[in-house]
Amino acid sequence: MGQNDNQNTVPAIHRAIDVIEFISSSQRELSFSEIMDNVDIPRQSLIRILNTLCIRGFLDKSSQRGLYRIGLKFLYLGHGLPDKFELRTAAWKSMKALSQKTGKTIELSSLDRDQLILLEQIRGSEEMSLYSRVGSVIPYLHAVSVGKVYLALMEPDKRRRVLKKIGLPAMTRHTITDMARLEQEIQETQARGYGFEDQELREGVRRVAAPIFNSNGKHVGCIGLSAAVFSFELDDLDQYGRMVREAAEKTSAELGYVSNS
Amino acid sequence: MGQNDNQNTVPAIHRAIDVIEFISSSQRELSFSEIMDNVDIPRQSLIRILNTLCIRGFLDKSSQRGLYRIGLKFLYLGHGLPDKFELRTAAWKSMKALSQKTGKTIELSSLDRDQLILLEQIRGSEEMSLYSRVGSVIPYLHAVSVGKVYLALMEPDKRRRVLKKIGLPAMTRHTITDMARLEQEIQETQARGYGFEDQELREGVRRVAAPIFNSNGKHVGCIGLSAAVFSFELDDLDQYGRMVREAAEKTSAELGYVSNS
DNA sequence: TTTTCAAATACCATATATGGTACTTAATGG
DNA sequence: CCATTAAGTACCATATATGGTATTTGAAAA
Repeated sequence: MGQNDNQNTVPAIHRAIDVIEFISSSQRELSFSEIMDNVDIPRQSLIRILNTLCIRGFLDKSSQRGLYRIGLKFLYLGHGLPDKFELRTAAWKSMKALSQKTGKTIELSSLDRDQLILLEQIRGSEEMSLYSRVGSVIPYLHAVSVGKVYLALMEPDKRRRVLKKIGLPAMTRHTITDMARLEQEIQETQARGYGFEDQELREGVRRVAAPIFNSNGKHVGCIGLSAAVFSFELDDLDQYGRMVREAAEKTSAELGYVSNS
Repeated sequence: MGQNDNQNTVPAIHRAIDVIEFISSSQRELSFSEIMDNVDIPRQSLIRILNTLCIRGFLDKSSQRGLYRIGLKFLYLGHGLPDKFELRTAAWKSMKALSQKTGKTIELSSLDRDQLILLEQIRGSEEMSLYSRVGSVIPYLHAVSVGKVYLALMEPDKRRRVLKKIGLPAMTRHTITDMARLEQEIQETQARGYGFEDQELREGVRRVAAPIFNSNGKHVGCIGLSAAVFSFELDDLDQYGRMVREAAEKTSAELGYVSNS
């Protein structure tokens, strides 16, 4: 909190965003003093900030003298994402088809600011708690099928930069934490044309993902399929891999991509 | 734009939100001067605001000297919605079941700041263009099944206030624009226990919706079903109405509601 | 009822963010 | 190539948002 480094910014906006992000991170409603204790803003100013954000719908207050929470405006504003939306439209048909064919959870993800972000999702039959939410982000490229695809298609120096920034932290006991092992995995991903993840992010979940390219040949996203281990045997890997690759290729075609291999 | 009425607010934040909302409303990427021409903010200050918002991920810039668009952060922040999320969790199973039984589009909506907001959606087989996006808001309570349910369960004076604010504008040639007719419709809704809308918001689309109550007996949302006219005949109305009512009742039970009728 | 505490308001001198002007950079087109 | 335009930077006097202190309100407990 507090990147007041740059001169060409507005302190008041930084503070407002600090407040928003703190409330969001807490995942529940917060009292005024809880917020006060966790952001470095004087009482009077904080009151003004909270007021402003409430008036504009960026925060909600449960009652007159109540608790603060993130406003529904954020759901609403989460739309005006023009180019990512194009991707969503293009991918929709293939995702739906894949969902009907497999009954599994199908996801559309993209890379933004070196993090994976979930853009769209068609849920399978797993229980609610297993799902990520649309819009959620994951910085651990090394632990996710989608991330491996991104790593596999990245410029080597960008790959090094990204991997250096987050390292290879273990999310489960299956996470790849050895760089040589990861290099090998990346090569396999390149060879197969799809990425695979075996309980490396979450215990009990397997995932495959394949890349989508736009008309300029740029890698703009991935279509992924995920399922619990008991409904996604290792024997199914090739089959599901082929399927997500097909779905992703169809989406690429939709975007005007022509393979030049 | 520009509710600088209240004293206890931060002007800089108001401006930042003006910028965000303008960019969002345009539904595409905007150049600096396009933004300049449409918000009442001096050049220098606007630059600072855009900078700050970009640094914090609330806006994205396509390149160094590029176009501005809404940042993906909004997708991400659209989650920290604690209590609405509880509703989503509670409704999930019933919605899924309803979706499988009918193949239609199932939606979870709520009322926020006198507008209907779409919280969750399980899509049917209609084409992409027909769908609303999660988070989208509709102020026209009189033209939507969900809105009619809300009107039917509202305190009469709140109902009057809300209806007075927006009036009864016609969205299609089927929209109810006569108050007496609407009163009657509201009574029917109360009697049936579900709301119905026949192409009143969008030509060619029919919808039904039933209310969800929480443990305090408060009306907190609706489960709705929508479909194109050719797959939702008027003869099906009773059947679908019963189905959404069942789904909504199950969800209410999930939330700890006990009917005291 | 009164007490207590959190939350919000009021006031105002001062620190500070603002927004003119002028300048630099980068991309476009002739 | 130079000319033109849009985007961004630098500077600094001044208007203005800020954040102390003191006060008021409201809700819940005693």
